[in-house]
Amino acid sequence: MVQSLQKPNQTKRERLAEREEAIVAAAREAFVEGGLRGARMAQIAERAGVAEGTLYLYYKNKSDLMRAVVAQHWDDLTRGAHQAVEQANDEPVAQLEGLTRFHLDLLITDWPLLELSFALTYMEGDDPPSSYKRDYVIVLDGVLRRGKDKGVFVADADIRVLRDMLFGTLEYAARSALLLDERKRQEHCDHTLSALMTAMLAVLQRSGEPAQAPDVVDRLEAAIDRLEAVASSAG
Amino acid sequence: MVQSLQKPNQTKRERLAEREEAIVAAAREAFVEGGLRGARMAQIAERAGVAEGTLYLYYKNKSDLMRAVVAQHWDDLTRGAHQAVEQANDEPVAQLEGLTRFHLDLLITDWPLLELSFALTYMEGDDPPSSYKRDYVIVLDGVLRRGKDKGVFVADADIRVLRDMLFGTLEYAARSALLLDERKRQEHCDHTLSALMTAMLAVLQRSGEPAQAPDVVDRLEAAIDRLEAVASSAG
DNA sequence: CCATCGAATTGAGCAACCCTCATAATGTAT
DNA sequence: ATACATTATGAGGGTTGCTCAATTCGATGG
Repeated sequence: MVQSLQKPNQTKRERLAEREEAIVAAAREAFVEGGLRGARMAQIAERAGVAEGTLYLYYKNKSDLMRAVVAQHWDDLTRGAHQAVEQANDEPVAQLEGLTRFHLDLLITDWPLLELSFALTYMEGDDPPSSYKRDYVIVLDGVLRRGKDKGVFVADADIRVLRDMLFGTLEYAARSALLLDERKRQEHCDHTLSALMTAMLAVLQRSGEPAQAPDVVDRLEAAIDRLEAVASSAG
Repeated sequence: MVQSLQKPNQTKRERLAEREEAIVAAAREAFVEGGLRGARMAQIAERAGVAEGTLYLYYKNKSDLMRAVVAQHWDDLTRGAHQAVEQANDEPVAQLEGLTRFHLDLLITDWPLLELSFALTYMEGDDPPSSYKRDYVIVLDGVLRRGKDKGVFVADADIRVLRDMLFGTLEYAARSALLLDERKRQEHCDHTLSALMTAMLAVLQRSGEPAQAPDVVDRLEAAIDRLEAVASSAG
């Protein structure tokens, strides 16, 4: 017996979307509780109020269903990341710090879900900058590009390297943090953020030379260029 | 029928050790080919020349067997890491660079096996600085500690943070590198190593000062913002 | 050399689980 | 009301990790 009669004033498309959302929600719960292996398709079906076979009309297998859960979550997060960047108005260093802080907080609060994403990477061989995560990562690219355009960051800094540094460091840092008790965790996060900013700025602001005095002159000149541009457009 | 008759001149203990090694070797092959999920216990048993039930006399389940494979590999690597450090005689910065280069090379050449280690972390919830990896990670701790003792590194640098930075960055960098073709890969590794050294030294050699002191550029930019506001309101 | 006994090994079978597919229910158009 | 296409069902197939009663091995002592 097919379960639910169609509610009134509901198009066919809406009903299917609603059912799909129920499936994804049930899957999210189950995967968070038990991981890719621990979750049971039968349980997901039951929680979604659907027969087991129905799951396979929407997703071709278990991994694919988990991919959907993870993709949806990255979409939500991407919006948050954009917001964190926009909050720091047009100041690249502040934007970078905002994004970094946002990402670390995220890793810690949403760890169980993000762990699923990492599991997909290692179990199913999904590329990590793949589909779901890609839009999220692009937020960083934008911050760095704008920083370069403004002359605050050196032009020859390798974006890919910075990306690995930021996301790699923070993923490990989050795992370390989660092993600590509540009190020490905050301290560890603060240390991580401050060290990571120091580290990234060292690369972003004088990548050419080895440990020397910060190249104030170049940055000053860049600022002057902008000043002159404003002045001439005002004249 | 129990398979192999005991070879001459072989004690019971030796025979068991040999059999265990055969099992681990077979398991390593199978896991590298198919991952935790793709590998089949039946296939491992066959390759090891042993009945399926015998596997469970040595390891209590599939995950446990994979743990043994991974642990053995980390042991080998730890020796290599020590060697890489000792090669740079007593110069902390050079030691750090040696270890960093060694680890990145390792990640790239041994990726399939190390991927198994990461999979265990995400599928079985093993702590990443757990058992097998711990001895390896300690090599870095030694380098940093000696650097501090010699006064080359500032004393208040947080070792945990540096650890996350080094291993996190390199893991992500290795994955990025593996997506590139042979030619670009070398370039990417060079960039990564140089950037990471710059970054870590920035933290290790002057962590005392506030991360980014309000300097001339910041004040200039603040002035520019005010100017821009004036200019736009005048236009 | 034989008998004995604990340790080691075997592999058929069990239980769990993902996924398929023949069948049924439902919504829609004529 | 009838016919058709779409969507849903859930019992069953096939695979796999793991168990355990039965069997074999090998050291020891008489």
